[in-house]
Amino acid sequence: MSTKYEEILVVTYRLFAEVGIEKTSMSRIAKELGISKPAIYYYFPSKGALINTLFDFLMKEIQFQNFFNQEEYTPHNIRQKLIVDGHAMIKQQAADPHYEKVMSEYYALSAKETKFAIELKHVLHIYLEGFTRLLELAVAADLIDRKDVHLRAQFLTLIVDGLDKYTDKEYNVDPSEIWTFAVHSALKN
Amino acid sequence: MSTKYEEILVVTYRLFAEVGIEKTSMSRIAKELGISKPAIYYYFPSKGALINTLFDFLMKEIQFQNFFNQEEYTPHNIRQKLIVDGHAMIKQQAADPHYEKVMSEYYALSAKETKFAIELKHVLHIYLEGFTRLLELAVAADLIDRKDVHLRAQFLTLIVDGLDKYTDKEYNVDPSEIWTFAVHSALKN
DNA sequence: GTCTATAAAGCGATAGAC
DNA sequence: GTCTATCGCTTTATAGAC
Repeated sequence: MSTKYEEILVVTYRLFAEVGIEKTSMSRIAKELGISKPAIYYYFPSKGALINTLFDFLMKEIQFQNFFNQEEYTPHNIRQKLIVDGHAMIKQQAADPHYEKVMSEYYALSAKETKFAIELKHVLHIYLEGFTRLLELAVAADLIDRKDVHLRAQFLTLIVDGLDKYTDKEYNVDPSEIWTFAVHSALKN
Repeated sequence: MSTKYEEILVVTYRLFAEVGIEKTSMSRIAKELGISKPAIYYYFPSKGALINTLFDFLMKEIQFQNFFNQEEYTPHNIRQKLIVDGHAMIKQQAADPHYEKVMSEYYALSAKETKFAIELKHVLHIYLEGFTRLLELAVAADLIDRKDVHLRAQFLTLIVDGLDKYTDKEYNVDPSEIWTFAVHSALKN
């Protein structure tokens, strides 16, 4: 059973994907829920609060640590674990039909609202650091050179960042295959 | 000397990047140009027309053929030419300070306006076909297997698509280096 | 071609009753 | 907690004068 607070967030999330953040009006959210506009204001002080709450939720969802747990990585298993964890990430994001569009909305919003830009950049930076640390295990295993770590961490970050765009489309290539190829490329000397 | 028609488009393009498409009002455009709102309606029948005109312009700008000219490619020069053409593309897109943000705006808009979604997908599809044809030259040169062409064309398309995100930020890695690495990866057996 | 003035609609948000 | 009613503002777009 879900609370009204949660119901509002769920409907708003869907509308942000379908209609866009700016064009999603409080009236529209109320209408879809079968309640009145002031009822939403009882739970959220403003539309901005609704936008911020969903953004914070999303940022937690996409954190590096949710998909790649550094503690489980060893110089021995790094290749296979990178591949498997990436596949799990792709699968999870594909399971949410609104994910890509809502992210795209927030990305556009970040052009005008510094707060979002800073946070999105931060999340990307953590991916960069995370992949850097994982790739250093590959250095220890003599798979790659230390000097190549930085560039290849950037490379993997870019791929991860771009993969969701290819997730819900019928490009007759599984994004998982691209990820697998990218991991092999990143670990090739 | 530029016409008023062009002046309107230039200012609107900048505002789309700085303020966002939806939050850019006709009044704001008029104000920045030092003219009145109805004056804009003399040149463009609606705000939608303004949005469409700039979109069409942008789609022509980012076409595959503008950056990768298939006729100049041979099995011999493919590696070097892919790298050089990619660098030129990165340089050109970085030269336009509004490019990334406006593209991001249209990408968000494509979530609700099918017209844009279809066109963006089409442009991506042409990249896919283009890289496929170029990589077939690499097959002829025995650089890679035919069976790998499709996946690697997808791979290069994803990279190209994602690179502009890294263009205007201080990630202390040149996106050109990522592209170079990607090309070498795509041409490795 | 460009203006002032304004119509018509929708927005976020609030007051106050229940 | 949820409602009806409404305020104040901004939006796209147009009418009509110059």
